[in-house]
Amino acid sequence: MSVTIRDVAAYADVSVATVSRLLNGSKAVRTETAERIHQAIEILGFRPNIVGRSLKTSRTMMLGVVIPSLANPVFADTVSGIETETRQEGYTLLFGVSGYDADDEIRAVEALLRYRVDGLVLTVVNPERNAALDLLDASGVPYALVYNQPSRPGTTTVTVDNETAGRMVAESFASFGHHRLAMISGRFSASDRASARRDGFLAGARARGLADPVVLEVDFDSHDLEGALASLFAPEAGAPSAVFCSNDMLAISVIGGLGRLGLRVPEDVSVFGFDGIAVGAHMHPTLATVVQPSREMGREAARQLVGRLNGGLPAGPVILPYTLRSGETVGNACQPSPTVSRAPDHSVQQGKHAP
Amino acid sequence: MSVTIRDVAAYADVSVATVSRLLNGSKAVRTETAERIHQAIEILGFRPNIVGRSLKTSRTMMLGVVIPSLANPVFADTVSGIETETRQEGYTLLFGVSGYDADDEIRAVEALLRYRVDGLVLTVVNPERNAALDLLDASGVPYALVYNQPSRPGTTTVTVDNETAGRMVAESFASFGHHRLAMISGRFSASDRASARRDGFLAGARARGLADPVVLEVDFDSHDLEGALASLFAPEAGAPSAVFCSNDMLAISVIGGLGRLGLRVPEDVSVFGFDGIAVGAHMHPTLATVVQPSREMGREAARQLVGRLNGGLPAGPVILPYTLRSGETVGNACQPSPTVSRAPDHSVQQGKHAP
DNA sequence: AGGGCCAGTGTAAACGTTTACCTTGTGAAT
DNA sequence: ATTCACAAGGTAAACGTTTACACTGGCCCT
Repeated sequence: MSVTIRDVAAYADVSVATVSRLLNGSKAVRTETAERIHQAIEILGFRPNIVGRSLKTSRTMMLGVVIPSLANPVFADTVSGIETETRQEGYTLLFGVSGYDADDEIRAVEALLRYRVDGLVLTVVNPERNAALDLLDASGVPYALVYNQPSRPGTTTVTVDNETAGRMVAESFASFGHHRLAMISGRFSASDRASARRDGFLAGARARGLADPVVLEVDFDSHDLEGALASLFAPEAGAPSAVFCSNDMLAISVIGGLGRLGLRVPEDVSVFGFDGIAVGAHMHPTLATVVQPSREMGREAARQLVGRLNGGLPAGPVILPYTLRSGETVGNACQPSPTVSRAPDHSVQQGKHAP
Repeated sequence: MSVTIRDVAAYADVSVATVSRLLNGSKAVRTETAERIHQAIEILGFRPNIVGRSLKTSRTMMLGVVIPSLANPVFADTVSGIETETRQEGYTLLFGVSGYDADDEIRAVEALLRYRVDGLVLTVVNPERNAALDLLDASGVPYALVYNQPSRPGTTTVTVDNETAGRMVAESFASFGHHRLAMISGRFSASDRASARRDGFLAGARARGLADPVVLEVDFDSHDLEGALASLFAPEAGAPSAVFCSNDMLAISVIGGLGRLGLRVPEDVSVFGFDGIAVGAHMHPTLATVVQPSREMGREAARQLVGRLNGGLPAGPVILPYTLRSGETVGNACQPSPTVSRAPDHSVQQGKHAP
């Protein structure tokens, strides 16, 4: 149907091998011949068929990407980072969405493997005891994880120290005088990192001698949280004054829900998010959050993966630094004065690097 | 290297044709034989190679997606819509990013064509006189546009009536008593829809007898707009009291910039956005905006494309309804009273359908 | 003069599928 | 008993590349 390398060869009066060699620069071609071939390509409008090439070379120059959702900008940023990093290496991204679901994860990975992607970068619900990753390990196709907790030996994982970050959030709340903490999180079964953040948060609260925070699990895509919030804030006596949300999108929903419940942020309730999505800094009140370098995490994961594809050895976990960004959603506890309390300077606090 | 259909055939003691036929259900296979083949597949861990299949069938079951950027949630939503719609048809998405740049657009499209995608859905800078689309037309690969203005005859385009929407924004500003309007937009050369919105906005202002709004172009990825804003709001006499931003991300940046300039929204300046991204409704003040059904637009474009791939004829433009969402960023003009002015009910106003 | 080397090119066999075309066996219809 | 139709399966030729191997001249060495 369309014009093939054979047509080009015939038109330029050379063999297909010569055309192929010119195209790939795999062997020298006389400049005069090259000229003729280039003309033929131009005139005939030849477009190399990567499918044919892939079949022969068993390299597709496609990289698989599997993320839980595009609705969360944090993943969009990551994909964007992966894209810019791999594009210049000549790769194109093939896309899978898992919807925070282990079965869909398997389905997506299996599909990408059938397409014979050269490698993939993904975020899974939980890397330990994960069927999709077992599939990948068995296939021998290299991959890199982003955001997940390092738990598989020999697996490249790019992430931040979620647990310590969670602890810092508790510290921050405590330093603002909060005693009754709570955490609202997406399902732990669907997010190992949320679990780690909770562990750190609880440990941090305990270290400060505070009562164990109430922990509330919600669905990742839930937008109306008023029911859950109402129950959490019902017992006026024991209602928390500070809430840690496992990610920024959730925090934004929570702030909205609190507003509809008549609770003001930060006067009545302080809120901390996680991720550092761009809009958090632009909303009012600005969102206090743990900033992950999402785009850079994507880039780094891509870099690691490409490194392995070029024969490099699998690196261990890569822990990138996070940052605490102070915001107007966190205020002092127990001071129902109408004046907005000014937060002590707490910005740009460096996270830990890998040990 | 990996196990092929030939291995399966040998193990099950049948010909490769039979295995292939079973896999594709293209012809009947005795149940007993099918059983044996399935066992062989299971035991050997056979995973069909889509590359081989594609080469033979000249269908890759991949769809190309080209968008300007992932940083804008509106495109992330659209991709998400495309994904859910096409996934169930058995397609997987191959990804290209153009960065609002015509040359990169060509590069992305050319790359996807080499991969022999079965079709593509894209948003281009401007569909008229667009080299990337010329490439596509010449290739004969079907495609659908999203967000772009319908301008190419015979090209499926899914969009909203941007011009009328722009007019409605002007109307809305006028009804709040604003006389001096302005528009801040991404480069018109990089967005035909921004141009359409401006045209409508100007026409609307004129229809209300207002002075022509000042129009300010900025880069799409610009985050610090203070310079531009400072100049726009410098002449205290002629400073606008209402600003229409060509998209929500820009509106959010503008609100932030205004704040740093000491201008309050909506007390000093009213702001209208465009797109209806989710966070707009969650921020404070809530963002007044024109809501496009982004996800649905992606789905619809995908639906149209799949329809054509199944032999359907190219449909004309599909104009989906938009909605005006009122928000706290719009207030009454010229009333520097400290009390927040309550907006008249202006919500959920239906846009026009296709003629 | 003979050999060796190298640049430049051609030939043809893969890569993993699908599918047009054949072959066989079986049962029903004549 | 012959024919016919049909279900089930096999054979082998594509699809568009890459690349191992072979070949030809020309040049440089001795």
